[in-house]
Amino acid sequence: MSNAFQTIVTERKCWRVTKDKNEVVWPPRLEAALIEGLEKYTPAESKSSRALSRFPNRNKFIARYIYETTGQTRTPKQVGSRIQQLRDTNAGKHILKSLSDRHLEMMHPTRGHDRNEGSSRGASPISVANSEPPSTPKTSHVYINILTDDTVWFPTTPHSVHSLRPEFPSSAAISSFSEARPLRAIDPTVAFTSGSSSPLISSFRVLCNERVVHVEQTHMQILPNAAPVGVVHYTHLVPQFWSYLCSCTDPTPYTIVQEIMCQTELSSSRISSRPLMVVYHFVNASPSTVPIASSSHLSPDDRALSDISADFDSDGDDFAALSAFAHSTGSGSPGSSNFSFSPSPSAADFSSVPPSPLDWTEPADIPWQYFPAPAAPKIPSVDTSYIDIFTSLGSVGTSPYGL
DNA sequence: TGCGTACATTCCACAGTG
DNA sequence: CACTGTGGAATGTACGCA
Repeated sequence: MSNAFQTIVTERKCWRVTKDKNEVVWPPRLEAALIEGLEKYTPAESKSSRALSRFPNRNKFIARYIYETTGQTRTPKQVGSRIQQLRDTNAGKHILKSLSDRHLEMMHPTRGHDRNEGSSRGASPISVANSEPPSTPKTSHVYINILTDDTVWFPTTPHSVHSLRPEFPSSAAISSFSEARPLRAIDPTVAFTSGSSSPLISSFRVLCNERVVHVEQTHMQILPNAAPVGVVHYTHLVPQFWSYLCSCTDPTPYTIVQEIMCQTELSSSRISSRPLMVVYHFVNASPSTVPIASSSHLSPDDRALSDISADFDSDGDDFAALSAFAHSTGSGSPGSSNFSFSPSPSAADFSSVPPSPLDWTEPADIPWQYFPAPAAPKIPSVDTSYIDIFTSLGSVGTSPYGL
């Protein structure tokens, strides 16, 4: 999903609920379906010049699309009303402008754009709306080993379960590993270093079986006095959703997608740099699924992963490349002493009143337990029982952590 | 009580059709 | 040309908050 969608959702100040059913009218899931519908909608050809500014049957199409993808019924009139609201936001304007441009393109296919109509999300009008040329995020994958059965985990265990994932394509930059532990015992703080102190925005999507179930955005904080490692930007992984993940008996179907970009670009709605994308996967490393005999015992120095590159040019700033590694803070990592979890104050900026619709719309088969972001950690012990995943955004080959 | 926000409803202009 | 269906702008309403 696009940054525009995330912006739309995170900028919402409240969530209305229907009177009869007491459910949120436009939860992120439906919002996502609406925007997807907008993406997929292709206007019928028309000879009318007026039709260039109108989208025949669009709302109807979207209403049907929402029903087909979510099972929820929204009338075309509701869709139109919601789109009217979206037009009042910058992100919504970009979405609708891109749709309008595409419409124009169809009627006058002389502009020479190379459109891959309907081929993939990456080619969607949304993803190219703010970027010229389209900036495909460089994607890194981080695999987090977790134990789904608490009883087999002891906080003091020195063992690491090393599960490199060789199967994914080399272009998708990273494998990762961590000591396996219950999710609740993991500090979800992620940190990145760069040579610039430009404010960064971190946009999160949580996917479950390829469906977006949660989105949120955080302002990345800067760790003071981080020299000589550069400027350390850090944030909490999905602060509004982490507690829920921790309460899941099996979080492995969930994937967290983090996109990082400069705040200045986001606010100007013009993305000139290549955003950085990190995908966090949860891997069940319970003894039943990963034999303990296959575990590796690694020294901290062994844990550096191969570099991955992700251009992050920002007006000449020295965001250049990304290298990443994961480490156990019990092993004397560079940031461990300063990096015990401290909830990002920005999380509160995005809490909605009434609370997030995710409170309301979780599938009934998953017991939803919502905790406000600052109350998230249920970390038994800081020194040995959590993982920090440091990802360096430093210059190429100059990672402060010696990668 | 006034204001801001999200959402619903109303009204109007237009395209398509018979 | 009347009718119908539609999108979109304008307006109304409910709600929370200061």
